[in-house]
Amino acid sequence: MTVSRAEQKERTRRAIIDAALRQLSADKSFASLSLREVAREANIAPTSFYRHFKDMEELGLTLVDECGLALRQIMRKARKRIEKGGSVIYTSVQTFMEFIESSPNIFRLLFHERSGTTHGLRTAVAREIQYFVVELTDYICAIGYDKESAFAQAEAMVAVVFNAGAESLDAKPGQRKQIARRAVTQLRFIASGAKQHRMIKTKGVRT
Amino acid sequence: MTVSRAEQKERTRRAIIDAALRQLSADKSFASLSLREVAREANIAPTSFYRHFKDMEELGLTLVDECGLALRQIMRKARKRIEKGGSVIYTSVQTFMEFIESSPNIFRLLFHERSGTTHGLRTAVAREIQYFVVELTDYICAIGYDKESAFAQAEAMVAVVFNAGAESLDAKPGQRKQIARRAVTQLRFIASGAKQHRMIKTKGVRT
DNA sequence: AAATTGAGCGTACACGTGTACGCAAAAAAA
DNA sequence: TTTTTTTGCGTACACGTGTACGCTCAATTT
Repeated sequence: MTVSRAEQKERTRRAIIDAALRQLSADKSFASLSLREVAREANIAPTSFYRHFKDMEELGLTLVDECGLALRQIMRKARKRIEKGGSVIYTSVQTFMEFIESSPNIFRLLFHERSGTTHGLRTAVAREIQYFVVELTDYICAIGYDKESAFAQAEAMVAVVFNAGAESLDAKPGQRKQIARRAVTQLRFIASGAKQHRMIKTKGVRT
Repeated sequence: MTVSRAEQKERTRRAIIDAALRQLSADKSFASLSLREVAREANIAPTSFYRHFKDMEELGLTLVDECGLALRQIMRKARKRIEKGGSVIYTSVQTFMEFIESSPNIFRLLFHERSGTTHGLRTAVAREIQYFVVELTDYICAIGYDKESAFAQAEAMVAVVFNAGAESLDAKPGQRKQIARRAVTQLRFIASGAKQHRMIKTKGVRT
């Protein structure tokens, strides 16, 4: 029953990360998390924390990375669902909302630290969201939009979806369906608005 | 040089509020503000704080009220500008962006506490934003949309504008114009998308 | 087998926090 | 004038915080 050093170290590191994630909630943001609290939850001495992270910010960056990864995986899942047939917009919103319902704290972390108090975290979150936007931009470009309006479209869509997600967090479960439906409507607005603008630009009506 | 009690009390109250607002910045959210810090800045003893507010949350609610008020005043200003001629969308975005540039901390407070850690503040902010959305909804209804799609439209627009505002906060001054322009584009997408949906519903093409 | 490395712990410290309590002094009420 | 009310202050306390420092002890290297 001997474990290698590297393995043990990785375990503890994970314990810290998981402890932090476990403590996040509607009433406890990452910013209001203390090193000692995290260490306690992870069953290590406060000072042992330093063996793994320089300070809380470094842990925060790690968390944002993980959460961003989770988000990207979700979108991959959405894409697979779409390939199997189904409205792009509806399926995407649906998948996203499921994600938020199943792990609200991950979304909370990203959403809250986006306007957070430490510059490092803020830009890290911004980067994660940019991945999102860029991916969507590429997709829209592939459908035949110029880059600029594709980006505008993608950004607006992400803003709307995130907004719906945030609403969903504090909403009673009964309202969630309605929020999702509204988000779909809003995305359709954006999509057909953009389409119309493209039509105007190319000075022809095309399907 | 005698001041009435009520007057003096009001002065101190304002001193506290202003002190709190003064301390808000990119690196200091309301949540990371301590009672003692605020009291220090307001030149009163920590314990005197309690003569005016039950606790920090009550101060927070007051701040949110004030900031919401400021926001609504801005929109009134925008409406006046519009009456004097000018694109609704462009003028609104422009006014909003000016507001953010001139008092970023007020916007930051609303934006950050929207996803904040205390339920009271969160709902207070949500209410302020709802005012915004509802006003816009009414306006859109008056142009001839049904309530539901008007609301969806308004909400999406506010989401997009707030998103642009948030971007603007961390952007270099040179990028701000571009962000504003993009926001205008995005709002136009939403507007013409919604219009098109209405046209489909009424089964006729109308201007 | 001996030496080195490194994760983890316990102690200790200085510091900032919220707030309970009682007192001063001046305005307001009697 | 006397009494009451109320703003504000100072002291005091218990508590949670980040982190410096030195130790142990087992995995790893020599």
